[in-house]
Amino acid sequence: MDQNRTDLAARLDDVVVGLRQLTSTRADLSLTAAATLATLQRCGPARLTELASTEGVSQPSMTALIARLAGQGLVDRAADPRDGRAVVLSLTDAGADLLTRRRTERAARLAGPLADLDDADVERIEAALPALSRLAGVLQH
Amino acid sequence: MDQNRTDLAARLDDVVVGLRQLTSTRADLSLTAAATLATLQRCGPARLTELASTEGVSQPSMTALIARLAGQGLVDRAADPRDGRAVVLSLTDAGADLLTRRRTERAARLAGPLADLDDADVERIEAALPALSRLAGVLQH
DNA sequence: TATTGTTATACTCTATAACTATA
DNA sequence: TATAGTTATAGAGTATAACAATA
Repeated sequence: MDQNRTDLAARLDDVVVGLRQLTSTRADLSLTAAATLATLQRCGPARLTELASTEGVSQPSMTALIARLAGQGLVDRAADPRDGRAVVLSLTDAGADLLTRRRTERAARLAGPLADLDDADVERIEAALPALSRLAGVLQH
Repeated sequence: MDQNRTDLAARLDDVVVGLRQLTSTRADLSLTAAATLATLQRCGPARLTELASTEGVSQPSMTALIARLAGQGLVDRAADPRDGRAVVLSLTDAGADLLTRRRTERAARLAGPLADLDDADVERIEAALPALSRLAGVLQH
């Protein structure tokens, strides 16, 4: 059983790499930039240090990234009224729009190949999706 | 039905992004470097221009990448006996070893969360894996 | 003193343009 | 001429170290 799950993990990883490549954008926003916007949307306004830690980049890198994103009007910087050292970052409407557009584009890139599968395959994927979500969600916390 | 599949594509993309992050390495090799080694392993020896096109980078970028990989002993450069302009790149044993090690590490990172799922979830993922492989494979050709 | 964030500097990876060598 | 690859140069994105301001 353990052996089974190790093998399953390897095969699943292959599939994930393949699917990720299928939808990869390679333009627009960097991977970290997109992830940061998504985090701001999912979790609401956050501090710079908090974001840097969540995305796994250094504080100076996040400073630079936020400067770029703010320059593009995708995030908003505000002083924290209760802590003069801190800044609070939040997603702007333009940032949310961009995320929506990206998600639509990525889904569209999956939709073509998905249409080529037969109904049984689609049903199996659909049935596994909640389990895969739980698997992916483990790290979110 | 079409609407269903569009929705399925969006949810699947979310899961793929999450799982990709779960296994991401952020060290070792760049994304393109790993993909290039994997391509050499999957498809055998190839020319530089061919690799650049497959990985979606410019020819000069691939020149630089191959120089780095060759410097690390991960790929081998050889002159093409039938075309004096061309070079033929191939994966070395060390390159293959590195790929194996990376796959093991990535699978290990999935194995933990996978162990937290109940058996029914694991079975559903297992049942969907061939379908997901077919989905991911569509672009490979 | 510790924490939040910025600035200075350097390294990696990428791109476009201009070049060399072979077909 | 066209094609395979390299070199020159510049820009994005990242890191570590040193700094300023506030708690």
